[in-house]
Amino acid sequence: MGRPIVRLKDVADKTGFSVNTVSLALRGSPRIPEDTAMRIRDAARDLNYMPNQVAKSLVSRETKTIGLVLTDITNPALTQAAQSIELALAERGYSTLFATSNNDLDEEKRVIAMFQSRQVDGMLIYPRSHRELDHIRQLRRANYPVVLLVADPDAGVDAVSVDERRGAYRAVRHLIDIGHKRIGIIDSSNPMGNHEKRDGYVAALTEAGLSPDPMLSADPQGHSVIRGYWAMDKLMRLADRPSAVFTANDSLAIGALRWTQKNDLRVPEDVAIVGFDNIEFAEHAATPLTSVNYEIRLVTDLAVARLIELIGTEGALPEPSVTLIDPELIVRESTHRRN
Amino acid sequence: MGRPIVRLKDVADKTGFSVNTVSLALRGSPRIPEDTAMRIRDAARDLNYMPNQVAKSLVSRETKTIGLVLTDITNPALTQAAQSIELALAERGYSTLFATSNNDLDEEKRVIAMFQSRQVDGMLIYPRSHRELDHIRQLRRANYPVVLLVADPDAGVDAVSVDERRGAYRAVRHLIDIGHKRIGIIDSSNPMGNHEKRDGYVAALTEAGLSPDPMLSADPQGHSVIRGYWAMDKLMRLADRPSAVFTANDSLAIGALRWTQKNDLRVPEDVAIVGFDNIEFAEHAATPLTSVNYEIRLVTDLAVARLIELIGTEGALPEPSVTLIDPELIVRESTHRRN
DNA sequence: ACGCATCGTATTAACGATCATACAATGTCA
DNA sequence: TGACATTGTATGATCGTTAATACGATGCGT
Repeated sequence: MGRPIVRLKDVADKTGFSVNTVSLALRGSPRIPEDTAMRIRDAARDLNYMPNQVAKSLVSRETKTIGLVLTDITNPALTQAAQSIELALAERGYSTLFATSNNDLDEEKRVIAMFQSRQVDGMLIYPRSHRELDHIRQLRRANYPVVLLVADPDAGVDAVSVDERRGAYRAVRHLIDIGHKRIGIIDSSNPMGNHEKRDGYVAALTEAGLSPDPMLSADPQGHSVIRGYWAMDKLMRLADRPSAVFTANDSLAIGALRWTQKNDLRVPEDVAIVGFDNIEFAEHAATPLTSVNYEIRLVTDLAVARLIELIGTEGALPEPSVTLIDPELIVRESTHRRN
Repeated sequence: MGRPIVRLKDVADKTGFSVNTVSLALRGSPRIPEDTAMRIRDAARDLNYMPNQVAKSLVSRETKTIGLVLTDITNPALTQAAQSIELALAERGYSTLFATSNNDLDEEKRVIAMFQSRQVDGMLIYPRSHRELDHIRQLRRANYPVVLLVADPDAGVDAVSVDERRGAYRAVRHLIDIGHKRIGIIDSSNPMGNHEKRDGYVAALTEAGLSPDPMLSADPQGHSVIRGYWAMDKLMRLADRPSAVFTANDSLAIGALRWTQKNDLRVPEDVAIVGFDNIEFAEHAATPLTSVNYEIRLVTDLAVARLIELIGTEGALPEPSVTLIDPELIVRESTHRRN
């Protein structure tokens, strides 16, 4: 609240030079002779001068800040992403403003507008929904650099993402390959939302001539361990219960695993479990979890690189490009061959 | 990069009023009659006008932005903190700039300077070291609002923190109470650093007439599961190994637990384990973990409240206040009474 | 019908920096 | 010695907004 600030003017007054000379000197202009520059630098250091980025941004019309919109940072996969995004941006001289949408579309819109108002040079967004992207497409149409971190190949917006559909396909295909026929899925089933994983699940089943059973689908309504526990409970109480379960992320899988422990079922003998994201806890779970793995650094580095590229383009933005990273399946003890 | 922006001037040109009238109208000044205001608002909406916060900040001398400095956001306890801090700040109209120091002091200094340069209204900091705080004290002396999130009671800077010393004391005291005498500790032993937990451990042992054995101390050099695993390995390979282990956080504890599984030891029969922070995975670990629990929301809410208070004070800042939140121990299966 | 509020809007000067340009004081060359 | 560069520094405009002040046009009371 209006704390005193050392400005160029103060350095100018102290040295007797003009504001402009001081500015040039501190930025190392060759037009300023070395001894003048030195006197100015000394004075600046004495006064503890720090350039005011706000003023700088006003004239340069760039803030060297990007906005990161997350749905929920406590999701371990997003935490990792946030960490490596911040790092990649910092390396390139950008700061990160972050905000969470809490999976609420209006909140997401509010946050985006707020970032615009703050003149961020670009945004990285985990949208709540992979489908309702009008507000983001509109941004892009206004020539605003945006890169999504979950992709719909024809979103009409730049995106870099792990190929969730393919990851889910690989996971379920693996379960089929080792002999499972009744395979459950724990994934949120937001109809407006994000059905890549579900699509991959259905594709693998269909390809194998199995038909997806709606009873084998549980919506955890969240991504935490406890949600996974209760979703597993729902599936396993069925008369004709699944012999394997695919979960949309590792926290859910750990919840499912926990359910088997409490109910004295063996994994993978009684039920196999596959997770997604391969977080550290997956490898070190009570039964090490088979999980869909991908290099999150790769995703974020590509996304940041693309964003910086967009920020650097003069005039109209190039056609949006969507990059999908192909994940791999890490097979651990929580699944293995049957019969 | 210099993308076209709608300014007050554009709205002014479109409506025929002056920039100032438009500014007043959009801010709902009573000096502007309703129908003028309406025409201006309509034009602003048509043009999709958004106030430029950068320009606003320059004149108001506040950015409504705070800087959050974390050591490492992948530490689950810090992730939670980041989430609830962002929320609390957003509720009060502040945005969050975040950066990680990666546990490097120079990096921490750089980040703080950068935030100052960006004119953040205040900072919330998890310092790398609870002792080397000169650069932060200096900030405060310059009347800059800062609140630390780990506390040394006489840090000379405002702070709100869980009482780590007391938490560790409670944990170790519990182990002693249930009959343990050889109690190991897995905690980083940075001599310049943060020995609150170690102090609590030593205090509990000493109080019980036990003397801390340096051999029973392992430095995990990090906070991840795998670090806990190897630290546990070191402790358990001792001829005279511990019957219980206190770990500085739950990830380490889960790593330790994992070690016992791989080596066919039972928890708590062969070795008891206590964690810290009570993250969700602790409750749902292979053996549910006893852990030191505290309301992270309480810590962050108090810290944010204090920071806002400091930002709001005119003139010199009040005396620094340090608030320690008293944690509780949640006892689960990973520890129980011996003999 | 005059003086004086009141009302609605405009003008000007900040905020702290950068950029383009101006302008002295030198130095260089024919 | 006069014309012309070169060098070092200063001046003024600008970025988009707000705040303080100015000012013309009404309305009102007497």
